[in-house]
Amino acid sequence: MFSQSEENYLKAIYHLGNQSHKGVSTSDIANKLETKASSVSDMIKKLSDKKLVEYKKYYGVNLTKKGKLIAASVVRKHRLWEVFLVDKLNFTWDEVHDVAEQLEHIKSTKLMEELDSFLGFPKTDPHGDPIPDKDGNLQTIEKTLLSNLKKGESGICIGVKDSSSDFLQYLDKQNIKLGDRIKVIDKEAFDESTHIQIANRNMNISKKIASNLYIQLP
Amino acid sequence: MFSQSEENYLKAIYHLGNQSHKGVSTSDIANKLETKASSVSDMIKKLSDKKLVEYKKYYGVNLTKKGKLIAASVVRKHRLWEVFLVDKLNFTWDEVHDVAEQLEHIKSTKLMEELDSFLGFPKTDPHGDPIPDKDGNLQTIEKTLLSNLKKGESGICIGVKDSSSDFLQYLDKQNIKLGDRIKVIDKEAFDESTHIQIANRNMNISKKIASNLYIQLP
DNA sequence: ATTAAAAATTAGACAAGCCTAAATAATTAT
DNA sequence: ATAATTATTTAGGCTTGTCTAATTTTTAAT
Repeated sequence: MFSQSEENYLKAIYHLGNQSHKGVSTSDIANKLETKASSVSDMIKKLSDKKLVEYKKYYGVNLTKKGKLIAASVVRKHRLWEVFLVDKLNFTWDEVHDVAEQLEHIKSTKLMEELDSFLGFPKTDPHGDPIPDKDGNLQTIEKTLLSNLKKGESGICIGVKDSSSDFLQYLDKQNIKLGDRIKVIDKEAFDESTHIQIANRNMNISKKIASNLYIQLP
Repeated sequence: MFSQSEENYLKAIYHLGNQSHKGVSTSDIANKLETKASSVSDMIKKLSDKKLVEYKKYYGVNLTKKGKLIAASVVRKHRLWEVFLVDKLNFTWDEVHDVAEQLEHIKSTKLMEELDSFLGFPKTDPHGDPIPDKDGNLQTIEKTLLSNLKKGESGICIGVKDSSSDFLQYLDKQNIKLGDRIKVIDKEAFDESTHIQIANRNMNISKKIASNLYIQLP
C-alpha cells in the first residue's frame, strides 16, 4: 500500500513524464504539487528506495514499470470518479476536480471494477481525457489543438487541454461542448484570433482559447 | 476542517456515548480504535482544545454540540456510502465496511447531498442502522433484541447489532433478511436457544444469534 | 481505611511529510 | 574557460499521530 502523498507524487511524475520524454525535474514536480524542491528530493529518495522511480541525482526521475502502473491506477480512479460525479450526481465539469482528487485515493479493487461497470465502461472523462484500463494502458486518440488547424479545416472538439474552472465556464457560456463539429473559417493575423463555425453558429475565439481545445481530425 | 484521525475519534466517542449516558472512557476509545490509551489521551486533549469534546481529566469525555454534529456527519456519510455500495455497485452487506470507512472522510457537501438524492433519501443503511440527517438528527425506531421476545411474540427483523462478516454471512446462509417477520415459537431453557418461525420456515437459533437481531414490535 | 490493582496521564521517542537555510552541482553567460 | 546564475540536495527543525515506559489518580479488595 502507498500513502496518499506517495500516490500524488507518482501521479505528478506520470503527467509530467508524458509531456517530455526526458527525466522529470525536481522543480517541475515541486511546481505541480505546490510544494518545495527539498520536499520533492526527500520523497524521490523514498520512491526510489521502493523501486517506483529511477533516480539519478541531479538528473531527474522516471517511473519504473511498477510506479507507472500505480500512477495509471490513480489516474484511472480519478477519471472514473469524475464521470460518476457528472453522469450520476449532477456535477458540472468544472466542479469535479477537487472531489476526484480525494476519491482517487480510495483503496478497493472491487469498488473500481463495479464503478466502471456501473458507468458503462467509459473511455474518457468529462474533459475528454482518456481513462487508463486496469493494466494502465491508455487508448491514444489522434488529436491536435484547434490552433493548429488551417483556414478551411474542420474536426470534432474532443477535449480540453486546460481544465481550469475559468476556461470550462467560458466554454459553457459560449455553449462550446465536446462532440461539437468545428470549422476554421478564417484566422486573423493581427490578433491571432480565429473565426470558427460551430454547430451552425459563427464566432470568434482568441488564440488562447484555440490553444486549449483538442480537435479530432476527420 | 478536521483530520481523518480526529474524525475517527469523534465517531468512536459518538458510538460509545450512545450506549451509556456517562462520559466515554479512554480505554473504551482505545479499544474501539485499536490504539493505545496514551494516544487517546493525547487526542482528547487536542479535541478538547478545539471545543469538540468536554473533558475532565480521569473522568472521560463527552461530545460538545459541535463535536456531535461532526461525528453525526461522518456517520451519515459512512451509511450513505454503504447504501450506494449495496444498492448500486453490487456489494454484499458484509463487504461494505472497509470501503465506507475510507469514503466517510471525503469532504464535499454537494457530494453528499447529491448522493443522498441519487439513492432516494434512504433512512437506514444495509444493516438497518439509521442514517442521521444533515443536522445530525437520528430517527429513533422503537426496537428490541430478538432475545427479549417471549414465547408467542413476533415482529419484523429490522437490523443487526453485530455487523461482523461472520454474523452477516451466517444470516445470508440461513436466508434471514431485514424485513422478515419473525415469531418466537418456543425458548429452550437448557441451552437458551430459540425456536422461531420466519417466512414460513421453522428454525432454531442460538442465544448469541437472537442477541444480535433487532426486532420491531407490532 | 489502607492497600492492591486498574485506568489514565505524562514524558520522551519515532516516522512521515513538510519547511527554511546552507551547501553543492549543473547550466548559462560572458 | 571561468564566473554568475539556477537547480538540486543536504542539514536541521517542526507538526501530527503514534508508541513504550514511568508516574499519577481512581477504583476495588481486604
